[in-house]
Amino acid sequence: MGVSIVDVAAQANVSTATVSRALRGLPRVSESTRAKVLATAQSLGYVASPSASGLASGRTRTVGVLVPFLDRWYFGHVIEGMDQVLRDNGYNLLLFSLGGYRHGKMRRFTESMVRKQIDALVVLTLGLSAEELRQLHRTDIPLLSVGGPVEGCSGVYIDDGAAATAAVEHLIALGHRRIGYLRAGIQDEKNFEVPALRTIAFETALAKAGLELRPAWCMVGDFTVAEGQRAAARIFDAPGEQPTAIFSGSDEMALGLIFEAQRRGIRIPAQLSVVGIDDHEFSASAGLTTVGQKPLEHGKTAAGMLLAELGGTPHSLRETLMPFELMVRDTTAPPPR
Amino acid sequence: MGVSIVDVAAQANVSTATVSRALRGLPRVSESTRAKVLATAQSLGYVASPSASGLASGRTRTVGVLVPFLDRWYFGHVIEGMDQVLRDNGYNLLLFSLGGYRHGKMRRFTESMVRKQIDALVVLTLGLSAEELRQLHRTDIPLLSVGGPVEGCSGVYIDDGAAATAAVEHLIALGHRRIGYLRAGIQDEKNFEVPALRTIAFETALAKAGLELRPAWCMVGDFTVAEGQRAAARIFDAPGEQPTAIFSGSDEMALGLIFEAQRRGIRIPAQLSVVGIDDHEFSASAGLTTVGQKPLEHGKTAAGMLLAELGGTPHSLRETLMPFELMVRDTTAPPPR
DNA sequence: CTGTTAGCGCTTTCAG
DNA sequence: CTGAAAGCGCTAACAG
Repeated sequence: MGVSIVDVAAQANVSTATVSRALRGLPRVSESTRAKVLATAQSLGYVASPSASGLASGRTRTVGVLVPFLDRWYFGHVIEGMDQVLRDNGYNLLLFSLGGYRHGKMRRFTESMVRKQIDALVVLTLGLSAEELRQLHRTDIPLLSVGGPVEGCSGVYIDDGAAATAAVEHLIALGHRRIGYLRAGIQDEKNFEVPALRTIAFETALAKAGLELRPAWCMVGDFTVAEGQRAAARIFDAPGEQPTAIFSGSDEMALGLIFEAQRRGIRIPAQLSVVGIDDHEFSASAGLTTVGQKPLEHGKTAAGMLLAELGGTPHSLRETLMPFELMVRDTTAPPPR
Repeated sequence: MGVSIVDVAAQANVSTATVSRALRGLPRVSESTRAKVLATAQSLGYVASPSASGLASGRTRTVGVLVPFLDRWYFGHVIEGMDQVLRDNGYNLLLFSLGGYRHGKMRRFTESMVRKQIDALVVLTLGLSAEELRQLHRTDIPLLSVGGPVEGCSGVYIDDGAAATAAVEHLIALGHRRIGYLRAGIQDEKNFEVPALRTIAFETALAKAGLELRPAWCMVGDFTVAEGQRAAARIFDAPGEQPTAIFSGSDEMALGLIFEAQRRGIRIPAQLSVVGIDDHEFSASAGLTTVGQKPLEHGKTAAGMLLAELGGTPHSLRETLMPFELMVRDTTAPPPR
C-alpha cells in the first residue's frame, strides 16, 4: 500500500540515496535529476515516512510544547504562532498539556514523555521544579521558555516589570492615589516569576509616587475571570475607604472585576478606574484599558529561533524581550473628586 | 548515549523480543521474566524509541487533531480533554492548526500532512471540502469529528438544533415576541453545519410560536466577541421597533452584544434579554443565561472512542450526542411592558 | 554528481 | 514461554 523510497528510485532510475537527497533539497544533485525525482515522487504521491527518517537520522522534525493548560488566551495564541512557522518549515508541533496546575496536582512531566520524540522543547509560561529542569537539560535538546523567564534557559516574553509599571504610572498620571491590585498568582508554581515581577513593579511604582499600599486593596487570583470577580468582591466588601483605581495583573481578572462592579452598580470609570495587562481578545470590546502584548508574535519568534538553532546556527536561542504597549480605552479616568 | 532495547536485553539475560513483549504488557511472558525486564528497564532508564517502534509496527501511537484555530474557548477545552485521556493511555497528540479560516485563505490541509504520522485523526468543528474528505478517507485511518457533524464520519457533539430550541423557547416562555438573532456563521466554510442547524432551529421555534422573523433583527457574526459587538450595533442602529430579546449563536457573540448594550446604556435584562449557547468560561461571571455544553467531556469521549477503535474494537466510532443544559442566569427576564 | 552499503531500534513471524 | 532473524523505510558515510 505505502509507496516507499525504493519505488520512487526505481521509477526514476536513480538510487534511493539520490531520491533522499533530491527530495530534501540537499546539494550535490543535478538540477535535471532533482526535477526528475520530484516529478516521479509527485506522480506516485510519495511522502517520506517520518518514523523511518526519524530513526535513520535521529531527528524527528517535531518540537514539543509543554503547556500548563490550553484554555487560556495567551497559550492558544502562542501555540498558534509557533505552529504556523513550524509547519511552514516542515516541522510538527507535539502538544503536552499538564491539564492545569490550578488543580493542585500537576501531572508529572517526565523526561520520558519527551525523549526521542522531539528535537526541541518549548516551555510555556510555567515554572518547572529544579528537578524537572535538570532532567530536561539532560536530554540535551534545545530548551526555550515563552511567556516568562525560566532559570537556565533562554526565553521570549515581555518585560513584565516595565509593563506593570506602565499600567500603574498611567493610573498615577491620571491622579489616582488610592490604587488597588489584583494579583495574578499561581499557587502551585512558586518558581514561576511573572506574577512576582508584576507585583514588584507595582510596589515600586507606588513607592516612587509616595503612595500607600493597602493590604485590603490587594487580592490574589489565579489569572481567570472567575477569580478576578471573586477578588474584586473581596475588595469591594472590605470596610473602610475604597480604592479609586485598580491594576489587574491580567485582563481576564480585570474583566471579572468589571463584571462584579457592574453587578454592584459601581460605575467604571466614573467611580473606579481599571487597567489590565494582556489585551485579551475581549478587552477591546469591553473597552478595557490595558497594556497589550502579542502572544502570536511571541510564538512566531520562538519558533523562528528554534528553527535557526536546529538548522545549525548555534546560539540562536537568546533572551528576547517582546514589545508591549499601553492601550488607553474606556475604563480609566481621573479619580472622582 | 541512548540506552536501547539490546542493553536491556543483555542486562536482563533475555532476548530483545522478550524485552519488547514484557514492556508492552503482551501475553506469553512469565511473570518472573516480566518483573526482571521491567526492573532492569527501569534501572537503565530505558524508553523505547517511538521512531523505531513506529517503523517496525506501522503504528505511531499518535493521534492528529485538525483545528481551524486555537484561540477559541471550545477548541481549547476539547483538545485539553483529548490530550488527557490520550496521554494517560500512552498516546500523543499532534496538533494541526489551519491558522484560521476567518482570514479567508485557509491553509491547504493535505493528506501528506497526516500520512504515516498519526494513527487516527480528529477534525475539530470544521467543515472539510468533499475533496479533502475523500483524501482523508483514502488514508484509511479512523476519522472522527468533534463539535459538529461532518458527512461521512462519526462525530461527538451536542444536538445543536435542540440546544438552540431550548434557548429560544426559554425566551418565548418568558413572554418575548420580538426576538432577534445573532447568527454564528463562518463565511469560508459553507459545508460546516452547526450554524445552519442553530439557525433552522431558531426559525422553527419562532414559527411554531407564531412569531415574526424580522431580517433587521438577524445579524451574522463569526463567533467572536468583536463580531458579536458589531452585529449588535447593527441591530441597535436599525430604525424602527427593537427586539426585546436576542438569541446569540455563541456566548462569545452574546458577550460582545452585552458590551455594546452597556456602552449604549441599554439595560439588560430590563430592556433587553440575551441568551447564548456554550457556557463560555466568562459567562458565569457575566451572568449570561445560556445553553451550556462541556467541551472537555466532548474531547474525553472522542479520545475514548478512538482508543477503543485503535485498541482493536471495531465500530467503536459512533455518532454521539452529548448533553447540554439551559442555565438561567441574569440576562433574561420578561419583556418590558 | 551518484550509487552502495550499513545500520537506526524496534516488532514480528517462525521455530523451538 | 522464549529466542533468532528478518525486515520496517530511510539516512549517512564512503566510494567512485
